Amino acid sequence: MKKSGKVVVGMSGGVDSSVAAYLLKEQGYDVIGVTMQIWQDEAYDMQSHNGGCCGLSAVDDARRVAEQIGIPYYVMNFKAPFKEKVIDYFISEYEAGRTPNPCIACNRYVKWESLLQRSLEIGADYIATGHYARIEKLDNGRYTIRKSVTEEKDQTYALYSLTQEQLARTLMPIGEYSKNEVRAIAEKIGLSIASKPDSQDICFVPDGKYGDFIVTNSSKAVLPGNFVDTKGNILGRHKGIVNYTVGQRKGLGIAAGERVYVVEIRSETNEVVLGEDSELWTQRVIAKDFNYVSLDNLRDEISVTAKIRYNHRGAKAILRKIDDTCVECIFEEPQRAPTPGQALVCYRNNYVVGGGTIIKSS
RNA sequence: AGGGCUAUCGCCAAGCGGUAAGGCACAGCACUUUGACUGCUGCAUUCGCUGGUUCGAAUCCAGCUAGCCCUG
Repeated sequence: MKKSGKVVVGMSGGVDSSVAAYLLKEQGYDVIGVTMQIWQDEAYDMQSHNGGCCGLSAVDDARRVAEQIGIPYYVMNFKAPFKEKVIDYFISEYEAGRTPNPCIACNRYVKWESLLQRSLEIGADYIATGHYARIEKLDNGRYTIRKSVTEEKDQTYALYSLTQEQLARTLMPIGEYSKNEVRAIAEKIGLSIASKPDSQDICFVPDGKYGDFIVTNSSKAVLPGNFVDTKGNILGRHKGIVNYTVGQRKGLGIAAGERVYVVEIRSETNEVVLGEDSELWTQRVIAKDFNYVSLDNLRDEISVTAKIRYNHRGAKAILRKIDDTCVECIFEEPQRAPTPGQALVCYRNNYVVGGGTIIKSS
């Protein structure tokens, strides 16, 4: 079955988006490869990240793949929206004591607003990415996101915020394949990047040192403060709340005799509350800015499988609407460390019902 | 000034004459788009210092040093 239409494929230079571009071309689409420039030193970051000896940048890799596949290729500059919607958001969230997921913000504002808009302007019908997810139109007329055939690589969690209009114009061909199959395709067609390692960490903080990144990129000072216990006793000094997330144990430097974890981050008082693991488990999670995907609204409560972080397996829960933008999710079993700033994403039968940003748990 | 007590890894802490437990912290690795969790590995040739007793001491003795408590 030959497909038609003009598709802009976001190409990172990695295996997944490269194979996505290839598959779409094979399916008959008129494919254009685009790499989004989002972070100033990206070329250097990628170099050092991959061991350095070859000096390959994302753009070089993507351009070479586009040549091999035989599609036109462009680089588009999205540094401004990326800075505003992803980096500034990332920093301000940490400064507010929350733990943001920048990939979700990047998808929503950069990939599916800026890139889609720019693509439509140049005459494209769709944009496509190398995400492990599938987009389907349901009988109720709504587009929804379905988990990838490979649960391990599934990336639907980071895509819950897409609108119906955006989903209608999006293709994700990789969602039908496993990672091994994708690599096999890359090898079969002789892509030079076939064995490139999977990306890890957040793209603009490749060394994983979030605190250092915020210190050097924020206009505000990162102030040390007190570690306290739930009773208010001072346990020690912390290096600034941006260095911590709920549930964290490593890097606290507090020898309490037993393992202690971050239980709460209080930005108003610049305190980090420490406690035991048992204090982290809660059943009720409240999320705001809930984006409905497979349903247009929530009238009665429904049972779902919900994830509270990217690597969460998902757990059975009841989802209920609180007001126009907020929902509450009651899990059957307590979940460990639901964290403000992270996303709550709800599924039914592997379809995304919707998702929002966690604001509290109890 | 006199009396008593204590000094073991960064913190806590076993040990009581037979050749340094453990927990926490920390580091590395695995896993990982929470710097999350978790798992694995590593982490005092040495027990405040100096001598002595003994085949052998962190463990007994003496002196010194430091800290804590009590009395004046």
